[in-house]
Amino acid sequence: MLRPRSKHVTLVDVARKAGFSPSTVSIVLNDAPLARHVAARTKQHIRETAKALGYHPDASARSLRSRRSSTIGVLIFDISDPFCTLILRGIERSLDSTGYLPVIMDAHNDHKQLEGYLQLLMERRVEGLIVVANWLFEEGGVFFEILKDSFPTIVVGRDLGHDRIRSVIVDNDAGGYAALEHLYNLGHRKIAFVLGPDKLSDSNRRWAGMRRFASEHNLTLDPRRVRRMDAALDPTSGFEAGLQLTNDLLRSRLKFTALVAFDDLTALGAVRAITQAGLSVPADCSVIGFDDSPLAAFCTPALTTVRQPMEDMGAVATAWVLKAAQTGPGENSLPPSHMLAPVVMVRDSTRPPHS
Amino acid sequence: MLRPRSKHVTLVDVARKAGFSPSTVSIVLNDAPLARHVAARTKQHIRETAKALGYHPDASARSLRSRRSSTIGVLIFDISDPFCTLILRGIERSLDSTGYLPVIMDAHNDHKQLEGYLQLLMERRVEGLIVVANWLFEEGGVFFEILKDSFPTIVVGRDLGHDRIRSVIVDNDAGGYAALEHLYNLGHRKIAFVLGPDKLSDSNRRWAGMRRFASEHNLTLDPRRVRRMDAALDPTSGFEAGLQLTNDLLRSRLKFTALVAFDDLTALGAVRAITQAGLSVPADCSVIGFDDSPLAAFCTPALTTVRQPMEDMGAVATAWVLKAAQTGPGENSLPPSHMLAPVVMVRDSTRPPHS
DNA sequence: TTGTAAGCGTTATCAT
DNA sequence: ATGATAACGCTTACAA
Repeated sequence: MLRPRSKHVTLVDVARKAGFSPSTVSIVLNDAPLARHVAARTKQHIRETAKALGYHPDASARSLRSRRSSTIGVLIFDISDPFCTLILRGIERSLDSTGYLPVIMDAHNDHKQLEGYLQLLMERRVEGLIVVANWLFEEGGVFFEILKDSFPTIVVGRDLGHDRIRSVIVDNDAGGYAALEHLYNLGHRKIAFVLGPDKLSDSNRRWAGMRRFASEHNLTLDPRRVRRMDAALDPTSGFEAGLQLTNDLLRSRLKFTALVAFDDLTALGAVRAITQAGLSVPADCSVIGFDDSPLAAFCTPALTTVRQPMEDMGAVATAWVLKAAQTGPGENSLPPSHMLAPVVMVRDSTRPPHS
Repeated sequence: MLRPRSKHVTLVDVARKAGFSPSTVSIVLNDAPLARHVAARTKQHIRETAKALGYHPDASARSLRSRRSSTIGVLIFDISDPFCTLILRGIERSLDSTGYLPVIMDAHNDHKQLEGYLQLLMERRVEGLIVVANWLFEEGGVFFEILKDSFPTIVVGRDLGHDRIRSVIVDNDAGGYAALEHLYNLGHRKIAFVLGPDKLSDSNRRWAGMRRFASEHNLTLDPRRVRRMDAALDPTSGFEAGLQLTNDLLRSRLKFTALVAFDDLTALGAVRAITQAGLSVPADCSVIGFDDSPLAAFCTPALTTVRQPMEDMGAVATAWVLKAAQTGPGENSLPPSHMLAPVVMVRDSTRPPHS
């Protein structure tokens, strides 16, 4: 019943076997500053016996005594969402060489349990917090509690439109601009839009970027060709919405030669609708998505999309948190959101309209 | 520089404030057996002051003293692989109510660093280990070391074809059988195959299942319509392989009305090849995949595929590890692999051949 | 019904 | 160049 930790070799065991004191062993095994004054032979010997005995330091004990957990909490909103997952990979990669370990907590898109997860992270004494949010994440008040302790926290992936929370996001405005520019340059003029939910600032910024492009190029964006999806809590609702709203657009009998979707899943819904209507992508209608999720490259036709540099976003967030964790709480000078540039990935779902 | 843990409220703080001893506080806050003999008022009072002070127990200290980390190590081979990710979700869900926390370690498809990650997990004193392997995972010798300590370990996702390692997998043979059966029942007789790498026992078992079906139904499997992909280390190589090998098949001018792919990514490669050849799926050629990865449902045409119950697999693995962790090391009676039944998800990429 | 004290495996501050 | 010793925050016999 009692699964004794005593199965494990401890530092004291090593010390006894090697014939030195625990302190010396600790110092040697950690390459602590004081290790410079330890005889080379001793070091050698200690290292060998440690390995021979199969010694592995106990993380809890170490963390307890040293008052540093060497961990960064990562609160992720849906581990089965490739968007979150790619950011996560960026985080892991940047953490890899630092000696810090990510402690990953998956909220399963459940906003209610948020506080609970946050608590678990705090109990683990993580030294910083990265929140990886997808578009389903609605802002909660919980983070303010943390912020008031000036705990190093950063949100990555979602534009919360909140100036007290540091975040790393893609430049949504530029992305919207670029998407429309791509279609415009191909020669499209009658363009339909399936936008994200009303309150979603990501969606609004993208739309703003598109309107900016339009007004700069005297392109009229006919409101009758614009659809907006409802706020949703289901991860796959984007597909359904894309499908339905595109059907709606199609039924309206208003001609369009291209469609801009809120994101890739929405775009795939649109492709489905167009195809089911007996039309073809891109021959009859071009479609462009947003994100460059892994889906985009592998479907046929491969989806043209505006890429969010998710790994980079993860890396930037990590760099900031690490710095903040090491600098101390004083230094939290609340800079504005960090925005990374999107890139249009031109693939097979867009082409010039046939005359 | 020294980010003192002393920011945190400790149990002693609570005890002082409440006017009780640390032990009483501990007992109350943990609802330990002895708490039954503590005056209700006292409990109430202690709980309140704890909350008022914002007390959160230190996980390290607790784990150190109690000799139980209440964590299960999860070694995952590629966090950006939806296959791994869905299994992971199953694990998380089953762990959720148990008080155990998963400690997730991503190996990034890098077999060399495996040992290092394993060590980190051990240093954290995880009480059990779940290895989530995708098909890129090649068996290493490392696990035997762990096994000889009879540490509760289980592999989920990949059939390692090794009888000393417990594993939870889909019934690949049954899956292969079902895939072919589906096509056969639709009326297909000239069927092409893009199999997985030679050494991969997952692939071999599926193929065995297909041959079993064929021989039971007097269906000849023409070897000229069979292609086999090379072993690969790149996560997306399945797509490329599917694309190339299907092109090859197409060039051979041997007629086939349906194609069985090793997995979904391979299938999508096949769809791409067929489409690029000016043919259409499923009108000219049906395609069936394996896995039911998230891609399958959202591409157009939606992919018919043999579903692996990945969440269930995660759940089964978790249940076993938990039991083993609590039972103690004696009980590891090396049962055979646990196999879950696959399900054919019929969607739009398969239909009867046109006469 | 509650308090005392020991110790989990480390690291850090002194001594020597 | 190395060793004693005291914490870190918590749980748990055992005492009272």
